[in-house]
Amino acid sequence: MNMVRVRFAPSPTGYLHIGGARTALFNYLFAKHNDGKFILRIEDTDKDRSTRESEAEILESMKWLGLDWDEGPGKSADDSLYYQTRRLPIYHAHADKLISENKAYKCFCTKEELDGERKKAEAEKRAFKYDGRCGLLTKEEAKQKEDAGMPFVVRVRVEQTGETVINDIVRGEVRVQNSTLDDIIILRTDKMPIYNFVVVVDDMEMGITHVIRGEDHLSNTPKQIHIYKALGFPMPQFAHIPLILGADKSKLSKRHGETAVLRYKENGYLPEALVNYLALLGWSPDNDDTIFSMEQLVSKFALERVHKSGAMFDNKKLMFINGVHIRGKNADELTKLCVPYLLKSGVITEGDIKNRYDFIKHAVVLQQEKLQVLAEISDLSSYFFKDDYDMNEDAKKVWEKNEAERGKVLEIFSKIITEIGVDKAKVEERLKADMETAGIKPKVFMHVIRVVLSGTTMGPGLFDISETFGYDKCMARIKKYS
RNA sequence: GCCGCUAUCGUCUAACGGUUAGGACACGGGGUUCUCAAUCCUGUAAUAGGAGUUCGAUUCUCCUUAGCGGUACCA
Repeated sequence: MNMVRVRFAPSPTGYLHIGGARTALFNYLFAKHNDGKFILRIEDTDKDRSTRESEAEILESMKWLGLDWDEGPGKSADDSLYYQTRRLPIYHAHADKLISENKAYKCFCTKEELDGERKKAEAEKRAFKYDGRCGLLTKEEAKQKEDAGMPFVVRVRVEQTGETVINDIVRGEVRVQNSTLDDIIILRTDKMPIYNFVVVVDDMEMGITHVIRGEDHLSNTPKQIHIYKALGFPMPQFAHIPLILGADKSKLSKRHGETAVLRYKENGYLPEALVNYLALLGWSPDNDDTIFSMEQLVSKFALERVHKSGAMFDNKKLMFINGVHIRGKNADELTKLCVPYLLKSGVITEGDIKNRYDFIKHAVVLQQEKLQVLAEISDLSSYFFKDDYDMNEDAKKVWEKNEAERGKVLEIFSKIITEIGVDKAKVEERLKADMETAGIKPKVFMHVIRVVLSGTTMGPGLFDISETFGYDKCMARIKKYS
């Protein structure tokens, strides 16, 4: 088989969203699985909506996800090869060729005219289709109109008999009657080429072997096949992957909540977790595994195992998978990941990173098994860093409920750590023994000490907390309630 | 409206035409435990409806229904 070459071709009209990321991921996995190339191309022919900011965000998102491209912006001596607005002469040359071969023609119908006809057809409940009238113009008539300065678009003639068959790797054969298609516009009046045209020209010129994209492009495909044929290009393989859906089962979009990849980064999701989850939306492995690294996905991925129906985005499952990946981090990795969140929420300062790194690391690790998203670290561990907090409601209840014993509990606890320090095994052993002697039950003294040290009723093991705090911090907090 | 796609637990999904229809998330119960979490065990829960082909349909065919996508001089 020839070298596999696939591409992801976003238009820089907004941030990279979850659906686009999933399409990019499937392309990436397919390329890497087959030792092929993954190409990034910027489809910026919509010059009204395309922006550099969007483009930068898309590239940043892809890098963050680990979807690095082999060819594309920043990967060759000449980036302009990968921006469609810088490839205009190429499209114009192909369009001219089609016109000279009479496979395409200039159409002088105005947008207003056509819109009117479309509205009328709609009102009469008919399907609107351009009748191809300008294609019937003689050369002289067309020249006359052009010389008169009439603006025109260029359309490719579409055979009106027979059918077009798409051989789709995930959907099998999809058949469309040619009579439902009208002549395809490939150049606007301002000479900018249209998506259906550039995509074909670029995919051919870039040697794309497999076109993997969302199902929303399936109905464009017959048009593109006609353009391939008119141009005399070899056809790539198509694979239309199912859409990602929102809670109402329509295509995932902004109104369903966060869809920007970078927002997931900000909210504390790990790129490997997002990749893992996204891979499972529409694709499934040949066994029951659910947790995968990128490397494992690359080795297992196959288009043949891509599902046909749309998949609803389930944040709960993403959170679960994120939690699994967080638990897989070592102490330093996790600390490095959490620090930005602690900083942002003001729980720690830049100075703390230098002066108290080990303390931060201990605090973070104690929350590791509980973290679903990194952003939760601040709320969970703020009492490790802030001394001026109040007991929360549940903690107050514990405090009040144990009014009779609490004084004694704190007295014994402070006596012990004063005598033997805060080593967790030693403190636990000694505390349990002394409390038994004093006739105080574990549930009571544990809970009391916990609320005094942390101000809350939940958290890591009590002796982990006291050991991490150290003697001074423990005593300071006990004093506050004595 | 027209064209196309799709249809298995609430969700993501598995199942050469023969399975007690499997797994995961979520949810419920229990074990462990100083709390929460993690972890282990465990429970509830699905083949849209109707014909046909077949000894036998989740699986193949057709119809219906529903949902989605497209229907731009957007991509």
